[in-house]
Amino acid sequence: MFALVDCNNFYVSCERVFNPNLENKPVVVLSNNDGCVIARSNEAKAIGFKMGDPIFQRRDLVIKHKVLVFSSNFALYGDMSNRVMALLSRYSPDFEIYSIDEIFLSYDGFQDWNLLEYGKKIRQEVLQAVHIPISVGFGPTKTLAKAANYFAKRYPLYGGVFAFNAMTEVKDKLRHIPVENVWGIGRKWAMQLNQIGIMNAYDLAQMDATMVRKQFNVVMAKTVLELQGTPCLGIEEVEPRQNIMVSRSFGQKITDFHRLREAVASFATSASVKLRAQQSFACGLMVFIRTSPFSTEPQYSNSIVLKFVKATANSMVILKTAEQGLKAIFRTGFAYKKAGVILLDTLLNSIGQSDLFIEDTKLQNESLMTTMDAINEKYGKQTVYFALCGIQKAWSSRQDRKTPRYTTCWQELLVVFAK
DNA sequence: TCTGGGGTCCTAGGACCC
DNA sequence: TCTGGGGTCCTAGGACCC
Repeated sequence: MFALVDCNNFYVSCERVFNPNLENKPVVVLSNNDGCVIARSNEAKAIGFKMGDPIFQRRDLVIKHKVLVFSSNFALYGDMSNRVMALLSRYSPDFEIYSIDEIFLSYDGFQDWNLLEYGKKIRQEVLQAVHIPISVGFGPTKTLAKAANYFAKRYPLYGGVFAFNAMTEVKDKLRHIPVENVWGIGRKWAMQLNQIGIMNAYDLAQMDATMVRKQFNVVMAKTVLELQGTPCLGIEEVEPRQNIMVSRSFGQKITDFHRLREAVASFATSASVKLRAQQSFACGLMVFIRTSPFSTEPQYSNSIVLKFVKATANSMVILKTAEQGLKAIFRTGFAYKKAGVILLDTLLNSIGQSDLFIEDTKLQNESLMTTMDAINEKYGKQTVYFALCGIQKAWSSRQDRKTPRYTTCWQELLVVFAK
């Protein structure tokens, strides 16, 4: 058996932990640059807010229903996620943290347990310790655990926990899950499936996996088998990232090369910090820049891939290479809205192969990098940085409605006044 | 005026080998 | 008029996830 535990409306729930006034009210959290809706309370869902709605298009709804709108506060959400995961991972030796708000737990041989009681206990403990509401779904495969969670989350009568104990119970229930809500079936596949009469999870489960393999692909074939109760996916180890991307939309458009360079340098620096945090080296990087695709102004978008002479985790090499890439693709006369840096093909530092004829730069500046990382870790992200990153940050994203970093910053602790 | 930021995997097709 | 059969590796693009 697998359990899928997932946090309800996670970002909204995090905001509610520190501001109980938000309970029972419509609340939404926005993407970076205060652009789109990326989390909604149940009340906001009921009013009609959709995932990914540009908020400026829903201003009428916001005013009419007094919706509470927040910028995203990833320092807070990340820390709250760590707390939830630390608790949940104690419930099984075999777990997989699948996303910021989801974890799979494996329960070999637990079919005969009273899973509902067990799930409720998990729920109660997380609620009490971290104040985050969760939903728990049990099933004999990961895909069915996901499907069980679909019911746990949507129907209050289940009390946040739903279990597929035996395959006999599964069939009937699957009819109630539209095929596009099956884990692994997105919009494009759903449209194609609908056209051949496959409307819900039950229909999909009736298909022949070999046929699906031929007609679609191996991923969907696995989904079909999993819905039929044959496990194809197991608990997976968390691997280091193969690619590390840092990109942002800008608060205002940038036309000036030097400002764009500051943005790209900042992204390259952040990516380097992440790279070292997972103890890897990158073989190359990609830089991209683009104007706003929604603008009527002249459009331009371009990217370039550059390989390092030798795999590196040295910020200075990465910064210089990113700058070189930017110079190659930058064109004057455009109003840039977004840029990004992707570190490519990372290797664990134990692996990288030496080159007889090239000086080993892999560890060059290692102590400088380690020291910078340590200072920024201890005193805050921008305590020391490269001058190339600039000090004005003309490119900064908009974040007009951000709550304090309650749990990760001493200056932003919640203050409680006693009467 | 204002439209996110991260990731992964699979497949088809081209270049190349003998 | 007629032009093989078998492989590998790499990359871009498209699908998916949160």
